[in-house]
Amino acid sequence: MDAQPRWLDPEQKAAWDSFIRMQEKLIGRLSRRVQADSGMSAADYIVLVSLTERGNGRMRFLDLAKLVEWEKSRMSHQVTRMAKRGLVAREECPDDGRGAFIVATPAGYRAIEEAAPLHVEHVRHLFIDALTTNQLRTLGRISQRVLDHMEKQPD
Amino acid sequence: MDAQPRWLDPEQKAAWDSFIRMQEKLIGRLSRRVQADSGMSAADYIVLVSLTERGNGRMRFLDLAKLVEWEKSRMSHQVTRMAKRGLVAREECPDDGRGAFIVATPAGYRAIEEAAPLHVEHVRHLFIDALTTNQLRTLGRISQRVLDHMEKQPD
DNA sequence: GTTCGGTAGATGAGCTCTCAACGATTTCGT
DNA sequence: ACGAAATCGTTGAGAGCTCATCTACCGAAC
Repeated sequence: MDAQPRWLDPEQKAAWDSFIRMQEKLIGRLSRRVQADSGMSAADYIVLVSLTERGNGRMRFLDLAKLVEWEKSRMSHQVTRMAKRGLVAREECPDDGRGAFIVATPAGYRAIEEAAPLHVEHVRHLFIDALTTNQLRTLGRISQRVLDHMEKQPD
Repeated sequence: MDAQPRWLDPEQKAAWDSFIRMQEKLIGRLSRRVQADSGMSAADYIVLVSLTERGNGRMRFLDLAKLVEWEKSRMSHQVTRMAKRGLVAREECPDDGRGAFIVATPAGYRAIEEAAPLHVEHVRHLFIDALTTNQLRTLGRISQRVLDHMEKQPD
C-alpha cells in the first residue's frame, strides 16, 4: 500500500533546496569561467588534471573513466574530441589487444598548466572564501559521508 | 607578476574534491533514477515542480526561467520539448504581445504527481539518510552561505 | 507618430551526454 | 584446445545545452 509518501519536513526541504541551488549555481559559474579563460570545458579540465596528476600523463582508458566516474561511452567521446584538438592521444596497449592508453600531449600539459592557477582562483572566489576554515572542514566531512553512504548502495 | 598561484592547502583541496565528487555522484544518480522511474529528465521534473508549486500551474515564461535560474534559451528549448510531449502548453499573454504563459497540462500534473513521491524517496535514500539532523541543518546553512556569497558577485 | 533602445521569447548550429548495440580480444570452464 | 562469457573500448542516434542571432513588441523621447 504505502499510499502516503513521506514528504520532507520543512527544514529538510529547505536544506535540500539550498544545497541543490548552491551546487547548480556554483558548478555553472565555475565551468563558464574555466571555459571563458582557457577555452576548455570543465570536462576537458578534469580529464587533463586526472591524467597528469594521478597517472603521470598516461593512463588506461577505463582506469581514467573510473577515476572520474564517467561512463565509458562518455569518456570515449570526450577523448575523441580532445584528441581532435591535440590535447591527448590514444596509444595501443601491448599487454592487452583490446586496451588503449590515453596520453596527455605536450599541448595538453601546456593547457592544463595554464588553466590550473585560474581555476584555483575561481574556486577560491566562488567557494572557499565564502566559508570559514571550520565550515569548509565540516562541508568536506559531510560530503565524504554522503559519498560513503552512496558507495554502499548499488547503482 | 604574481607568478606563484596560491594553491589550496591539502585540507582545502580534500574538502573541495569531496564536495565535487559527492555532488556529481549524487546528481548523476538522482537524475538517472528519476528518468528511470518516470521517464522524465531532471529538467522536466524541476520545470513541472516549479510551475505547479509556485505558479499554480501557470507562469510567465521569463519568471519561470528566473525561478530555476536558467537562460531563456535553455528554457525555450525545454518548453518546446515538453510541449511536444504534452506536459506543458504555451499560451498567449493578453497584456503583453511579446509574452507567453507556460501552463502545466493535465498530463503534466499527472506526471509530476506520479513522480514526486518517488523523487522524495530517492532524495532520502541517497542524501538525507546519510546525515544526522544536525549535519543536514549545517549543510543547509553552509549552502545558503555560499549562495549568498555568490549573489554578491557579478556573473 | 516616428524613431530608438530595451525586453520577450524563438531559433539554428554546434557541441556534449546517454543509451543501446556492436566488434574485438581475453579468460575461464571443461 | 575449444566454445561461452566477460572485458575493453567504439559507434550512432537522439536528446539536451550554449551561444549568437533574430523577430516582434513595448515604452519613452522627440
